[in-house]
Amino acid sequence: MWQCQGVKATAAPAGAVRQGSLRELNLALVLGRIAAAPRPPSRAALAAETGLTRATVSAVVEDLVAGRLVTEAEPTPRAGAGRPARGLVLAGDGPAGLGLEINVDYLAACVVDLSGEVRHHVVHRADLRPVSAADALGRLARLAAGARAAADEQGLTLAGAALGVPGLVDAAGQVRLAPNLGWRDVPVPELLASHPPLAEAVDGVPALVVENEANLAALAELHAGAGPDNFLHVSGEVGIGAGIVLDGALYRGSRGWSGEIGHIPVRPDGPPCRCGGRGCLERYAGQEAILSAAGLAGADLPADTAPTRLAQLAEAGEAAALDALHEAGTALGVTVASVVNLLDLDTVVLGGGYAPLTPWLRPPMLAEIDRRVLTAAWSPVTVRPATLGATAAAVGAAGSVVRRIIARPAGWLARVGS
Amino acid sequence: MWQCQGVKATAAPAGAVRQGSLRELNLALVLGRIAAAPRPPSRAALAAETGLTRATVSAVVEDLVAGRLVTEAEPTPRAGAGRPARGLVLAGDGPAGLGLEINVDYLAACVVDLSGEVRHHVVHRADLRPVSAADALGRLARLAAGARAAADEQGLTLAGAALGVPGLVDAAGQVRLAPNLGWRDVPVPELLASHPPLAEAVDGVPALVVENEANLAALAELHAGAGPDNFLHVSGEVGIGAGIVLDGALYRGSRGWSGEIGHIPVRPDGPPCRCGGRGCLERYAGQEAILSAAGLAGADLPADTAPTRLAQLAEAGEAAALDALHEAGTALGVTVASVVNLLDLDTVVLGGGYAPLTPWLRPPMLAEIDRRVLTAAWSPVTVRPATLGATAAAVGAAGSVVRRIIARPAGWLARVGS
DNA sequence: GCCATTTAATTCAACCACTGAACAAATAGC
DNA sequence: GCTATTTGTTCAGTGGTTGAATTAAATGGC
Repeated sequence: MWQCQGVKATAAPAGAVRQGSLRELNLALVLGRIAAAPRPPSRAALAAETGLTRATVSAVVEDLVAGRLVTEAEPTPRAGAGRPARGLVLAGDGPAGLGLEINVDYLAACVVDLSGEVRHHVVHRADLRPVSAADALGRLARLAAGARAAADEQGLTLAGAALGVPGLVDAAGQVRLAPNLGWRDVPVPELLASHPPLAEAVDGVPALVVENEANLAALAELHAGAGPDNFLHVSGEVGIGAGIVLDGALYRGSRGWSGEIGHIPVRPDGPPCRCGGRGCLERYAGQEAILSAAGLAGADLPADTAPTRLAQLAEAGEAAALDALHEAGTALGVTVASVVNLLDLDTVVLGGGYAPLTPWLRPPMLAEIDRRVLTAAWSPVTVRPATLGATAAAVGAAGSVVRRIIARPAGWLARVGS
Repeated sequence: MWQCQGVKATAAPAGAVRQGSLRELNLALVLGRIAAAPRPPSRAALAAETGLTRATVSAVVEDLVAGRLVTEAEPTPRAGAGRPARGLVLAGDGPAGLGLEINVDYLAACVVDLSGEVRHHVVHRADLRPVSAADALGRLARLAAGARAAADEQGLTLAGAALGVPGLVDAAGQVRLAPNLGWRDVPVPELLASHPPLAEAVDGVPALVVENEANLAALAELHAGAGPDNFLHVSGEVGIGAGIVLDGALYRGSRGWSGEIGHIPVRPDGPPCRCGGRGCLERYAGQEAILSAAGLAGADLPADTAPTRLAQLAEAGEAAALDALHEAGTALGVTVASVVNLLDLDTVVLGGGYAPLTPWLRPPMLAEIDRRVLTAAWSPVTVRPATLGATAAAVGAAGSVVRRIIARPAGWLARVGS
């Protein structure tokens, strides 16, 4: 059965620490170091780094290799004397994550292996607003089946799946509200139950995790770059969403509904928003708002090409486009300044449709931030574009699956039976 | 030497997990359960609750008793048959925390024992704005010495100290900016070094932790009530600060400068603020703003009595006061709505000077929140007054010391030498 | 008043995982 | 070929948990 649960991987043992936990923790520790190392580390290097003895590291690595999480690289020739080290790398043929995404104008599926490499990636463009939720999910299931076949072909075992949707998801995986898709109370796990590309829930973790796409995009950014531990990832799609990464972990809020930055009031008495509030950020920096300010209101561009079109116009020095972007950047800056004052972040990442517009959005944003952030004098805030492309959420979704394995390898090892 | 470091107690083992870590983790687990239990639990109950065997729990408890962290309560007579359980309680004569606070118009010191009981509390009222930082800290040191004597007298051992200040504190414990005190770059640890009421840093944790007082007040609220895991604690003092508790832990930000809610813009083009921005919350809901709107601008009330005076006027139906509070509540509501949209919180606690004004601030706040928070329809946001009094920060400071011991008892046990 | 019943806590052999030291393996330099 | 050097494994030793048996201390039925 498909169920849902949060993405955040809690590495810390919550309950009793039995003897086996010791090995579980050290498996996670060693595997985490292997994953984080810039080049394949040797057992000896891992021992020195972690403080464990070489004997223990050897035993732990043996388990990891037996469970197909780690493989030995070719002996790297050493500089100087001594037996050559055998480098350890994440297995390219072990478990993999299936990442799915539903958005207003596309579906995406991808497979990411343990090392974070994208091994399969399909995007299916289609306007999903007129399509029923069941129909959309049916198409998604076909994409998922294709991804599963691709994974099989490459010797990968899918260990789980995560799905990103542009809306609010509750603890059961139900989409409570996805305004831009026109969804309300859509029981996604139930609707997908007839096309299950994966086995049942394993070990407390459901086979499918449904999550807000902004959160997953932020996760993708966290995993991709050797970036900072605390940042805000702002995705400009049709709506505006944000993923919040605090202390190196995605912050989801009590119910997973964090990051609804699009409805933060910029001007409390501003124009009414369809959310019921007034002067929300979306009214100033949402895609519709920017396009109509740039005089492209009726152009009826496909949503995915609108940002590139705007960038072209701005590049050409088109005054209306430049003004529109300046306005949007200012509104974003006011909002982001609030967030930075509140959370003491050092970095803001512009993702989704904002990424290609960064050169024009950044200056007005920084101006507002510098003026309004109390601590900006001591440490400047960086505003930079996302490193991943438009379907970052799908990659983040797949990444969340493999990251959970890296954070808690014992679960996987128990599953393969070792 | 007095040094500084963050307050957040990370219970999770970051590095290698050796054999001793096993015991360390179970010490923390068992002690944590004893601390959280509503009534003294027996060893058997702890075993059932934690999943450890009774043998292990007995061994762990023996260590805790030997280290004077836990004592046995009188055997509670059981209902029904069976040997009566021996209840375990946190020791009332073990380690304790020293909490200090410097604010605009008072100094405070308190001692809190392991169970969170306040065993000593002194408040010294004095306007500290005209006083030099060195002088103020000298007076504080005298209060601290008194607190230490009181602790000794009650058989308590001070295990550490924390100091709350109304400003930005850097990683070294230096106060970078405390606008309402008129402090800038004050090296607090250095200035207090000549009056050390405590031994040196133990075990990586400095003898004195300097922290923003809004953060400490939020911690006090977290420890006091069986409250929610995610909340915002807004302190209305001369400035407006906020402490953010996420997933049951204080969130401090990359540099400990989170919660600067007072300078979140309410109206981006509003009146200029001394921070350099415009239309900051402090201009609408800060103490000065409320007082002048209520027609009490020149009244020159002592800062601590201003809220009670306002409450009296509001109680009496004074129109100017009611209007002023309505305005302030609306501005607070707009800001808090932003925060809730961003962080998905379920509770907002009004502390400091706001606490007695809650009856008048809450209705306009809730009106704005309901209108602007996207998810308010599914789960209402609670706004309630803080349970602690005006000097919550001092209690929170002391509490942070004992909480760290509860989170990592092994450190204390090593210190007392078992 | 005595004994069966019930629950609490301790004792003890077994076991698991880590430690530390000794040892085997594999290379560079002389 | 020999030594120095570093990697990785083997193995006895140890700390800490487990699980079962045992002791402890109460209640309730007869």
